[in-house]
Amino acid sequence: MDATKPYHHGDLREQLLLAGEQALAEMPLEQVSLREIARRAGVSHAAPKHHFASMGDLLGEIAARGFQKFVSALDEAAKHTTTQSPEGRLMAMGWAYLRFSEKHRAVYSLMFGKMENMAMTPSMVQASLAAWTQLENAVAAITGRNHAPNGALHVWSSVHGLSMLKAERRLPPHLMLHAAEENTLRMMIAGLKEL
Amino acid sequence: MDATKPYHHGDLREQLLLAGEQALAEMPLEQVSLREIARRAGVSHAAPKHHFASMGDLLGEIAARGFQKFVSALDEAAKHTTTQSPEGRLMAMGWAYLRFSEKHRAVYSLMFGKMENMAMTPSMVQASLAAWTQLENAVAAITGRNHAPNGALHVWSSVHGLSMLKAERRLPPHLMLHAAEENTLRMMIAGLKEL
DNA sequence: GTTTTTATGTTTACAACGTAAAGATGGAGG
DNA sequence: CCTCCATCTTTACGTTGTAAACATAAAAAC
Repeated sequence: MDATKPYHHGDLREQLLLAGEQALAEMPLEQVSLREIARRAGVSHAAPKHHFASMGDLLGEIAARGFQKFVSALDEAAKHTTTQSPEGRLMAMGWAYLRFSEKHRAVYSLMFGKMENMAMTPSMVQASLAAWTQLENAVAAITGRNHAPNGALHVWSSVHGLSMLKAERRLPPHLMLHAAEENTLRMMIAGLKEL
Repeated sequence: MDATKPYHHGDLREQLLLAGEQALAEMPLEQVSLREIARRAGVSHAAPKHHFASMGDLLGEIAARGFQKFVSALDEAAKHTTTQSPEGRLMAMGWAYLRFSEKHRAVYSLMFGKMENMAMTPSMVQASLAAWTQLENAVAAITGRNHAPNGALHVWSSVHGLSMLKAERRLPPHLMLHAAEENTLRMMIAGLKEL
């Protein structure tokens, strides 16, 4: 029997996280409120207090879970690609990165700090660090070194910047998006040779 | 005599913009409210309604002015650099970009969509397009073509991503920041040769 | 098996927010 | 002088996050 099993509701903590993720999938981040999440979970607006100290804590946990899915998605992409060159793997991860940021727009925004009052929970720190390590390893496989923090930063900056510009619709009109994305990923990998 | 001169206050519209910019310089974006700006301007919280239809309109105008200062800052940097090679000019602009995003953190966040309810005013569209054109020209000077939209996207993605990661403190610990920034800018420019 | 404690909910309350509408004010134009 | 209307203030409403007081039921103690 689970020692962490709650008393009344059954398992409200998990339900709140699911309701929050569902809300983030259905409405823009700015509309997602603590009360809205509680409403979706079918509890009073003050109920979450017993499971999350603040709204930032709840969102922080959702962001942490987002990072875990993020790492999984990139892992999957790296495994399932046909080209087995390190560059090909990074390219596949780059595309997976763009897909993830588009598919989970609101959660991605959360993960990268659009909501300032989001708590930097330990699970969040750990999950985001795992993502970083994953990326650094993929880069290190290209450069042939053990560590490649600067290369990883270069890669992350490029793909994150592209994701954000796209998500926030800050791209100029008349841009052939798919081709431009492909080019950006290619140039990003080419730049690694200058490391 | 100025036809747009207001009646009572003297020039409240401009004062509200200044108060807003001041607030954004002194407190995190999330704390800046319409009422806070009105307070700083010394008027009631409903006074802005006669000059800006909504808070998004006010912030949109501040963001537009931010883009203008942004373009000026990059222009200045490009002019005052000693190295007159196109690559050197872009490098100088890259550093100016990073400096601007750090110095005007909150306004920069506004410019790039951290506040969803910010209106996309005509002046905002025009100002951001000017910034894009400026960047594309700097890139075109390197590649030798007339237009370089894909190269400009590559550059913008890289520097914007780096700025955001830094601003949102999503960089891994133990990273030598200045050197890492230098490397990212260098790799970004190197990638342009692959265009 | 009864009582007490504690975890988990609800209700109520408060200060802040953006927005809207109604009332006050004072310069501009007839 | 008088009217009009742009501008500002006051008041009001519904929303938010948070906190405190209260209710309830499961667990723990005896």
